[in-house]
Amino acid sequence: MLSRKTKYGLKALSYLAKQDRDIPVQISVISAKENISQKFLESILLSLRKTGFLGSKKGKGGGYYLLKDPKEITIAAVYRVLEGPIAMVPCVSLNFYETCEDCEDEHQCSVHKLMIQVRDNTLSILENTSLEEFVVTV
Amino acid sequence: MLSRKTKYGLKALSYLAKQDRDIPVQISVISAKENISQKFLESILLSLRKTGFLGSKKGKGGGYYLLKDPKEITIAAVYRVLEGPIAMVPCVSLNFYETCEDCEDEHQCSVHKLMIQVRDNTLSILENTSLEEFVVTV
DNA sequence: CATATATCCTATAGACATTATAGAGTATAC
DNA sequence: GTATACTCTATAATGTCTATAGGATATATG
Repeated sequence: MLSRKTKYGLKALSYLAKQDRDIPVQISVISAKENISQKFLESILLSLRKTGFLGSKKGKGGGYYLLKDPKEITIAAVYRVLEGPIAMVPCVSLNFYETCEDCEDEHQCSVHKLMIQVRDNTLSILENTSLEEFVVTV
Repeated sequence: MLSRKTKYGLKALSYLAKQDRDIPVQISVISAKENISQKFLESILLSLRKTGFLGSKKGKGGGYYLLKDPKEITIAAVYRVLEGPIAMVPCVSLNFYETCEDCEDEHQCSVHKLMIQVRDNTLSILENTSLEEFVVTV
């Protein structure tokens, strides 16, 4: 399940991608347009800034703006920052790998094997969808 | 992320699929072989019994056994019982659908659209993998 | 310089789900 | 009738997610 944090983060990035990158957008505006608690969104945008997706400007006329071209931002990258591992089990994660306590040999594990398949499929979607493609509405 | 409950449940079913269906296997045996807390496994097997995957027998020589042919059991069905929705957002779930509070029109939502893709891909794996295929080790 | 604006940052409350255990009850084999 | 093994409900322990509070800091403007 996708956390609200990730969902809100994606929606905010999506909103920013539709705006002129030269004009900062205030948290309150995104919060109102996307129906997201302002304080919660504040912390989400902050972490997107710290991880290099967003720039910010303080004071009047301030706000947030995309640092990169939406073409250059993959949903996978955003997902990993806000949600964490894309894999469903840590023993199959590329970026957040951990061994399982219960498995003696993970290569003998059926769950492991299946979850590699799921990971690869999900990854192929998230890695190959840029923010630009993401924002295109039906 | 896959919960331990689901992971343990899949491993237990996998273990049972390798055994003779006529001979019940005790919780303690599966628990020991798969390194799972016995009491926790107890509750997992109980719910797999109540949902029609397993049969059980009490008393000496008792235990759990598969009710169906491993060919007839899909991982998707097990997943839905133990984990819940396969979809990453409720608004995209086939079996556990819920509307989002923050979306006015979910068909205009980028997250919705993307998560349908992810769901369909994951689904195609989980629906098309039977317990029989699942147990085959490398 | 003073003021309003808007982000920055840390801490924490509140709610909820997950994981695990306890312990008494029930059916069965021998 | 005794040991065995599942049944069932309750609950403890832990952790995570969501959200808010409140003061600090930087900037635009006149």
